[in-house]
Formats: sequence, structure tokens, C-alpha cells
Amino acid sequence: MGKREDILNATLDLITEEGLQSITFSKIFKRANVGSATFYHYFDNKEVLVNELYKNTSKQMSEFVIKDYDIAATLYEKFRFFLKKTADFAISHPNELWFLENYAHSPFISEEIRNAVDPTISEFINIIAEGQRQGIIKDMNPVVCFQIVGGSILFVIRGHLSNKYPLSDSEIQQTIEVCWKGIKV
Amino acid sequence: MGKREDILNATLDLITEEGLQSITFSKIFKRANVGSATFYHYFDNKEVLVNELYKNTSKQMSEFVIKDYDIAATLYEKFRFFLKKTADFAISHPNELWFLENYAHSPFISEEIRNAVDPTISEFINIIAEGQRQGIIKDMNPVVCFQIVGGSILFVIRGHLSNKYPLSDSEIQQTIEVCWKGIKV
Amino acid sequence: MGKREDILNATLDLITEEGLQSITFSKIFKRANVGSATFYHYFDNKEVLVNELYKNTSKQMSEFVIKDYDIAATLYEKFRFFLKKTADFAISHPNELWFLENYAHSPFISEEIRNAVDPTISEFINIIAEGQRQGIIKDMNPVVCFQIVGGSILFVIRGHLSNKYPLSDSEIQQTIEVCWKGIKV
Amino acid sequence: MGKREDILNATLDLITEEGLQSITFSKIFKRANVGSATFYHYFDNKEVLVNELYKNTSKQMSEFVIKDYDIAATLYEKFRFFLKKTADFAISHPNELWFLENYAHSPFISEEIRNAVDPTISEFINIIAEGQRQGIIKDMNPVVCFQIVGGSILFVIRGHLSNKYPLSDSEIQQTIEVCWKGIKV
DNA sequence: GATGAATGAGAATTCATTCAT
DNA sequence: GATGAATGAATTCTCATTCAT
Repeated sequence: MGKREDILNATLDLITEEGLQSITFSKIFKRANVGSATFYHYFDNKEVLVNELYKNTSKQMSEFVIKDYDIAATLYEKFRFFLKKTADFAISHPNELWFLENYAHSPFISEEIRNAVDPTISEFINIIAEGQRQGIIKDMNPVVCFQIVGGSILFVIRGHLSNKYPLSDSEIQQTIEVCWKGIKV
Repeated sequence: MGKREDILNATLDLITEEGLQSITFSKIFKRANVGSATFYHYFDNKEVLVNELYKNTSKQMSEFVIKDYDIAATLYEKFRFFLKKTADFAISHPNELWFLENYAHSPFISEEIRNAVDPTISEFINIIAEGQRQGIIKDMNPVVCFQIVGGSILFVIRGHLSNKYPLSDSEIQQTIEVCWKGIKV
Repeated sequence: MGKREDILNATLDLITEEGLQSITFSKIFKRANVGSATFYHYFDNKEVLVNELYKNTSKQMSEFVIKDYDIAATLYEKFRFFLKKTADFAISHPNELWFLENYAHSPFISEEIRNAVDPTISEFINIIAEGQRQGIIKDMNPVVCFQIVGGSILFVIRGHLSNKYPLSDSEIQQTIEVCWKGIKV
Repeated sequence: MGKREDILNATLDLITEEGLQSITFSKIFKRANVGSATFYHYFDNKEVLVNELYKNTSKQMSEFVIKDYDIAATLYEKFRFFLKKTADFAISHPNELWFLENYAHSPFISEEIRNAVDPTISEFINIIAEGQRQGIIKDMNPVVCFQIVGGSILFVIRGHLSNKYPLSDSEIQQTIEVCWKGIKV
């Protein structure tokens, strides 16, 4: 495992423990067991680090969600699959989720990276569009539709992570049902 | 208008203009026309300022949403009202919204303030519970239900604010319809 | 009891509790229950306060030591009296003592006040000079002689106050004996 | 010579030149030719610096006094030696002396450092105890005895440094004689 | 006489970044 | 490739003092 990974891991760990605001480079150096100059060997500056981390974490989430995706499943099953896997990731990786949500708006994240097309999301949006073509899902901007169902599932997890309520699998299933019922014709 | 207000206003203005990351105290002092020590006369430190601002902004949103609330309206109308007003606030106050979402997770915000009960949200949750009692809305944890519909509407706005798509009133109405259809029996 | 006294008392109290270095005016204002401007009504600035305190405390010590002075006593008895009373004051007013010792060297104390003649000390030095005239005490600069015996007694108390050793009356008597034996012919 | 030494030296120089009260960090940085952050690389904060300086200065005095100590000398000669060297140090290093006396009582100096055993003082106290064993010096707590003679010599120097009187070698010899006569049997 | 909000100069401290090794 | 001592500009925060009431 290289120093570069150490730095990225240490940064996410620290975000987890102390919150985004209070992170300093020297904390990262100490945590990653890395000299300060070593950092600059791998990352030109803070911005580059954060962008890299954002890319990494995005990819991690994307790959987690798409894993075990059954291309032969029905449209409804695929829809359920995406939301369920998203919920699973959010619950098991709360800090990654939180980092992604916060930094997506940050001036640090370059336009290019923020707008990069995520293949998993693309596939999900394709599924929605396909559903619309088949007359199963309501006609609307499929990206808006994606935001509707994505927002629902993520906010339900958020509420749970903020200790507003316990969350069992049945609530998650319920949420997915609500989403499906809402958007279907 | 006292210096304390000046400081709070200047801070929010600066967040609006420059984003959260780049704000420094000296910028606040200059903007508020206030000596540095004056700041510390009113706020013990940065944390206190941010908490105060969070309380203020929460209240602002809460009051914006509840304004013109018609207690005599039907349950469906009330539901639509809350989501529409939330969307209106989000669109017209993007920086306030972003500040609230980001800082809600920050270690700066005290547990006490984070968990404070918002009367507008309470009323919305009550409406949901009332709908359930009347057999109009599906039986589920009303707070979870609130997160579902709130997440939908806010994510739709977010997507718009991130330039993913233009947003006309008809998309907002559509979103509200999806929410209602999803949760009703 | 006037505000002026309150300020002086509060200042000495704070020196006692927190040490000289860490005293600030706002602490004094709070402790004395006095507005900041009230302070400046009585004392032009910090220097004046410290000088006033120095004068006050000097006088307090001086009056404590001279109290019950028996002008009819023998020279030896008078000598013992001064040293014993000095020791008594030092033990019972450690903070006053410490303030006097530290600030005597401070640039804050004006030359005028630092060099002001203390009547009690004058009387003690007179006693020494008288002893020399009578051929009882060794011939030397009486002020130097005063420093010798004063230094002895105060350092013995200091050592005690610094917890180097317990101190009973017999050690004090012993110290006085040493002083007397040292300077007598 | 490292930066750490530079900082300590600059601090002592400044105390010597300007007195304790007026020292600021930026003066130290300039004098030591050191960036501000460099200071914090070596010393966690002001307190640590002052403690370190206290240790250094203590050691300096200790080494000055013990220098040229003749272990073969008679007890009386040793006694004279310690007092004479103490006086020499006090006269030639008034600021160091004053720093030691003032800061010994300061809350800045940690208990541990304040109570550290000085080998030169230990040796002096041993000499006193040895004199008592030989029946030359009066029986009393040797530490008290040390304070008696130390206080005498230091107060005599103090009086001189405060411009109360000129001081030639003969007054110092006289003072040492008084001390010896006072404590011997 | 008494007040305390307001101040700005300046203090201590932190930070991202560089450079010689 | 790896290091960490060194940096100075920037930042947070303090302080003695003033002024309008």
C-alpha cells in the first residue's frame, strides 16, 4: 500500500472524526505517517487532494451500487436494485456519503469533476427512460425523476443517521415502494 | 439596528457572495463596519457565531414556509402548500439552504441546536399523521414520510441549482404530485 | 466602602489567585463590580493603579510592623520587635508581600514611589545607627545592615511559603538570634 | 548552533535589554532571525519557553557559582566562596537574577521545574550540615540556615542595584562576615 | 459619579507550502 | 521517493482605553 493511498485514507478518516472544517494538513501528515513534502509529491495542493478524494469516493460508491447488477432482471427489479444498493451504501458508509454531499457544492471541486458522468447513475437514468418508453413510468425529465427517488432514499437514511429514528429493512422497502408508486403511471 | 445584527447580516451576506470556505473574520468586520473586539463583545468565538446564524437561518426558513398557511384548507392542499413553499424558499435562498444543509452535520453546531424542534416541520408532520388517521396516507413512521417527500423536493431543487436542468413551475408541481401519489393509500 | 477601594481590593485578590502576569483590566472590572469607565474615573491608567496599590500595601505593612512599638524598650528588644513583626506580616500576608517584592523592581513603579521613605523602615535604621553609636552594633552602612537582617528574615519566610519547610515560632526566634549575633560587635 | 538555541538566547538578551514586561514574540522572532512558525516548532507555547528559560538560567547561575570551587578548601573558605560567587553573579547578571526571582513565583513555572534540586545549592547546604556535624555551625535546619545567609547576600546586592548605596568589595566581605558570625557556634 | 458598548492596534498562534538533504 | 525543519502571510483573538449616555 503506497503513501498516496495512506494520505487519501487518512483524510477521509479525519473528516469522519473531526468534521470537514477542522482538518489541517499537519493532522493529515501525522495520521498518514507521511512527511509534509511527501504529500506535495503526490498532490499539488489542497484542491487536488479534495478533488482526488471526491473522484475516489464517487467511484467507490458507484462500484458498490452497480455490483451484482442483473442486466436480465425486469425493469421494476432493476429500479428496486438501484435504490436498495444506494441505501446499503449510505448506511454502511455514512462518512463517505456525507463527504460526497458536502463537497459536491464546494468551490474546491472543479466543474469538470462535479459534472463527470457516473456510469452507474447513467444506467439508473437509462432504466427510468426505458420505463417511460414502455409506458410504465410517468413522462417527465428522467434526471428530475432520478433526483426525486434519490432524494427520498438518501433523506430517509440521513434521518436515520441523525438519530431521528431507527431503521429496519422494512422501512427501506417501504420507501422504495413509495418511490415506485409515485413515479409509475 | 444594533451591531449584533450587523454582524449576523454581514456573515450571511458573505456566505452568499463568497461561499462558506473563504469567509474570514476580518472580512466580516469590514463588511459589518465593526471593530474586531466588538465582535467578541457579542460572540464568544466563531462557534457561537455559526450556531447563532444557524438558529437565525432555520427560523427564517421556518417562517418563510409557514407564511400564508391556511389552517382551514384541505389536507391535500396543506400538503401541497408545504412542499411548494419549501421549494420556493430553496430556489430563492440557495445559499441559506446550502448553509443549513452543510452546517447541520458540522461539529460546530451544538447538539441542542441541531435537535431543536422546528414548529413548521412539526406542523407538516402533524398533517401527515392526520392524513394517516383519516386513512388517506399510507401507514408508516410520519417522520420517515416527511424525509421522503422533503428529500424529493430538495433534491429536485438541488439538481436545478447545480445546473443539471432548468426548472419551471410545472416540474415543481409534477414533483409534488409524485410525492403525493407515492404516499397516499 | 467606595468603588475605589473595591478596585484596589479586587486587584490584590486577583494577583493572589492568578498571579501577576495574567491579570487584565476586564477581570478587575468584573471582580470589582465596576464599569470600565468607572475605573478611569479613579485611576488615569494601569500605571497609576499599580503605583497606588504599591503605596497602599507598603503603608499597610509599615503600619502593621510599627503597631505596639514600645519606644521605651531596650535597643535589643526594639531590634527583635521589628524583625518579629516583619515575619508576622510576611506569614499572614503572603500575597501582599509577594506583590511588594515583585513590583518593587517593575518599571511600572515610579522612582518617586519606589524611593519614598518608609517611616517604619527609617525607625528601624535609626535603631541600628543608634546601636552603632552605643558601640553595640558593628560599624557599617546602616542601610546595608538593614538589608542583611531584612533579607534573612524574609528569605526564611519565603522558604516556608514555598513549602521548603514547616516554620514554628522557634525557627523565627532562631533566625532573629542569628541576625543579632551577626551584626553585634 | 540550532534555531532553538537562537530563540532562547534572543529571549534572554531581550529580557536583559528591555525588561520582562515589554517582551513580545515578534521581538523575539526578529532578534532570533526566526520565522514565527519556527518558534512553535520548538516550543508549544509561551509557557514552555519561559520554563525552558528558567531551567537554563538556573543552570547558568548554578554553574557560575560552582566554577573554581576548591573541594580541598576549609569549611570556612567554602562558605565564603559560595556567598562571594553568589554576590558576583548577582552583580554581574542583575537581569538574570531578577528573572529567576520573579518567575519562581509565577504560575507559568511548573511545580516540577520550580522544585528541581540544584546541585550547587545542595552542595552549599551540605557544607552547612557538615559544619554543624563538626560543631562549628549552630544547630538548626540547614535549609533555613541557607535561606538566612542567601537572603542576606541577595538583599544587600538588591539594595545596591536599586541605587540605595554604592557597593565595594569591602561591603560584600563585611556581609559575608556578618553571615558567618551569625551562624557559627 | 457611573456605565458598558465600541474600538483598533497589536498579541499569540496556525497554516499551506518550500527547500535542502 | 521520502523527509521534516523552516517559513511568513494570514488568522483568531485580547487588551487598555474612550465616548456617548
